[in-house]
Amino acid sequence: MTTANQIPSPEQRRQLPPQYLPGDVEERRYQAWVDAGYFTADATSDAPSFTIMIPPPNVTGSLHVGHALDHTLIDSLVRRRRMQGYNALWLPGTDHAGIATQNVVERELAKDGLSRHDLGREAFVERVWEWKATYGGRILAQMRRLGDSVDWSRERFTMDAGLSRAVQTIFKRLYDDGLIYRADRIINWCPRCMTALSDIEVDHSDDEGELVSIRYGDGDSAIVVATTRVETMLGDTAVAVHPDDPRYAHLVGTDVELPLTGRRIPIVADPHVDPEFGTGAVKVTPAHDPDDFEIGRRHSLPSMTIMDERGTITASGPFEGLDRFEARPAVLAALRAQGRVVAERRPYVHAVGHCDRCGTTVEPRLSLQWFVRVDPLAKAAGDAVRDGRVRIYPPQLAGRYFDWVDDMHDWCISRQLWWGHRIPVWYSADGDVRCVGPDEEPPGEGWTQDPDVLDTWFSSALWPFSTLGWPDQTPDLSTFYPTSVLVTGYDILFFWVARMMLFGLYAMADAGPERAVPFRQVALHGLVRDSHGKKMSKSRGNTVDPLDWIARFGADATRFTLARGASPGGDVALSEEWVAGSRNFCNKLWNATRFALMNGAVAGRLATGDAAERAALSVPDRWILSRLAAVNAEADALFEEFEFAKACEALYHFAWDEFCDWYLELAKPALNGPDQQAADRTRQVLGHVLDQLLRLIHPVMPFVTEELWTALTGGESVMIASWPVPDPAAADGAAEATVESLMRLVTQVRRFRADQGLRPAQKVPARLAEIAGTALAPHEPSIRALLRLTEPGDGFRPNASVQAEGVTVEIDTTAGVDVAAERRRLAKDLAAAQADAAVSERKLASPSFIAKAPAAVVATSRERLAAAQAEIARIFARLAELPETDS
RNA sequence: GGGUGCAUAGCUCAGCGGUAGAGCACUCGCCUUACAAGCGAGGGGUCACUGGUUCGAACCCAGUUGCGCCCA
Repeated sequence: MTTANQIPSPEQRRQLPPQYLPGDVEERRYQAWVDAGYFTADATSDAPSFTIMIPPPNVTGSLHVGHALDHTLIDSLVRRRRMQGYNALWLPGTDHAGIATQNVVERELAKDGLSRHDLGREAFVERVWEWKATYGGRILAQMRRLGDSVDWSRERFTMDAGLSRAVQTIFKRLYDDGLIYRADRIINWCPRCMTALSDIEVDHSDDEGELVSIRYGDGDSAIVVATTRVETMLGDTAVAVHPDDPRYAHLVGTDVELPLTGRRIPIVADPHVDPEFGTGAVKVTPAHDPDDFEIGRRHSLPSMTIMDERGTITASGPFEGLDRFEARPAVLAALRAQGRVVAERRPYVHAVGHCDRCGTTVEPRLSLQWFVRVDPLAKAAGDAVRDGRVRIYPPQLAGRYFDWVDDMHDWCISRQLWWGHRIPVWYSADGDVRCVGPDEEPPGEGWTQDPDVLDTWFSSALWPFSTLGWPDQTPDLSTFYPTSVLVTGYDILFFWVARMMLFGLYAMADAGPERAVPFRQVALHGLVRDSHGKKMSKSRGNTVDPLDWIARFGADATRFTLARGASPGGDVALSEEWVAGSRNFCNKLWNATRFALMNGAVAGRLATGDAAERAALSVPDRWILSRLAAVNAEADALFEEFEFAKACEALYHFAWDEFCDWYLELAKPALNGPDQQAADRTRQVLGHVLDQLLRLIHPVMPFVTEELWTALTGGESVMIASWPVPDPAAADGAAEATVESLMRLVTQVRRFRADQGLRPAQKVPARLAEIAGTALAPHEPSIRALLRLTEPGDGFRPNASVQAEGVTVEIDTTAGVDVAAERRRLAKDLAAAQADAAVSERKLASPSFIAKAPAAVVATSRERLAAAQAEIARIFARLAELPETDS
């Protein structure tokens, strides 16, 4: 059995099969990298560190295509930095995902007819840990298949002892600083999950409902209110109107009977009432609406809770025990029976909040919860981006960040769950409250701990430093914090990115403003979509399973497809056809390397710094080295800006269109030519360029490049090879111009051949007239090889010719010439040249263009006109030479 | 309702003041000794609409229409 690090013999290296089969290499290579310790960062290293924290996936999760995108981008960044010599750390781990995980385990219990209450809190939590031990590693195993170069020795989980200690530490600090408080507030309540939610865990959608106008009171004192939630009238404690509204001025200060209840409620004047909405009078239900709660506070109104935590009506009377959605029509019917319904609009579209975990309609609910006072923290989080200590890519998304951070509401952090970090606050029987720090003993007899747990995002917000050992001053913390880049989707900018900023700046403040930030750069990517730009969803049936693609096309092809579509902040469209294209690209690299090995390419032998040796190289060799340097620099700049799509495009184009399509073809005559020294030099260039190219592609496509690079170079691993540095001395404009000219000539003759129906393999005698004076003269053998043109023999009788690049290629097609095809070809060229000339003529005919346009632009137009006119004259001459056609 | 972004080839996108580009798809011809997961050639776009600025607009400005996203 071969291991990845065993250096293959030259014989083995020459025996690559003709197709790349990813299944044969991926598992083996990954394990070899892990065994070699390449992924493990070193806290004692002197090298500059480069740190990325994984956005911790839910421990219940499996690798979906969104993870695959995120991980591909991160892994590309980390692998490149590692090759550049950084002490690179990509730290993996998972998130305990309070509600999601509790739901999963509760569903499992439900199969046995049990609820978590049957087990009790302690046993239930134990059960969740068991579940985690059995299934929680699934997504981590899947990350291996994608090739994630994460440091497994540093894997973390938000419920680990160390991370839990970090949670307790920061809670205590915030509490002692007065930044955490407990209060009765209207919060978003999910009656299915039976817990409070923060504002951003609520998704708003425009739903169809009803708007009902109800008359409260009778006669002169009657007042009509409109509502979409009829059932909440049972909890009304006032009616509010605008203070300047003349329609109701006489009623302010009076009271009115609330239908169905017999209670009398006051009519109050409040400036927040919109006189334009409905009748201008609104019912006030302080316990069930956030705006009403504020009105209630301003007017010292009582709050009447009329529903329990399941959304069941508790107000005494005929509706008691009804679900809120059953109560709505029941209350409406009762009002209608009393003749109190003045108007009904149905459907009435209005914004309704839904739990982002389960979709249940959220119920605003008055309850006692814990909050983070965000004002001072949010100010600091905004400033860190404003003053450039943290940079957001793309910069446009910083605006969205500011909008949120600068107008952030206090964060409700308590959750009525059992799975999570329990709030470290204890209450005594006589009402004393004590917050317990991480190294303190909980108070004993007579004290009870708060039953709630913290929002999962509370612990996720600590992830950049809790994973490194904080609150202890560990070597990891001093080496790897602040982290370098955070890569994640723009959809969790508020959930996670902003909260890491809040807590990072607060917890790490002692490090000073520069070093307190949780990350220096935030690279945001978009969502994955299908080939028509539609969101992927199970109901649409257009989802992609990355593991399926990895199995069928390979991890590299999957990764390349994702990276190739990723621009900063942009969504990524995917289709099976595109991943097949990426798979083909892997195969292209594979076969280019096979060719190189079969032709004795040698890597690492080219003396790139030696001017004399460089001068001895052929023009194609100098051209490809010049292009390599340019593409290397381009890819570097693009990677630095997180322009993955453009970096991939540049490398793909270089590898396929320049290296494979042209350089390899131009190298063939040299490799097989009589000049052994020239052939050896080309073998060195071929090996060198391929060596560098495989390094450049490795971050995005780690497996195939590893397989090929080790075969080509005999080196240990491309993972630990140095990242290529563009060679400025390689730039060679003359070589580039000559090869470009050669390409144009060859393309023109190929076009002629195609038009004439000459098969690609058919050798044709030809003479390259007038080549002597051109830069292409030394390359006649290459041109002949590329075009399969043989030397003119004794019976050479040219019957056609192609003119391009100052060369006339006279061809003996022997079989005769399809004159009509030739006329069509020339006519097309003529039309193009005439159109070109017309544009330039029109411009140059305008006196204002001559007067006002920059001289260089005018000169360019003149040159183009002259060139077009020469081309037109040439084509007319050629047409005149052609024999007449019958048709 | 408040923001904000986008409309370019059949599809997904790049280009962002000086004569329209890529990948995939499509058409034609080829098993040319690295690769048919390939090679060669080719077709295809009044750059959403209407005005304006400019010598010149896909690109800048205003408006219109149609999509999308975020927030409430």
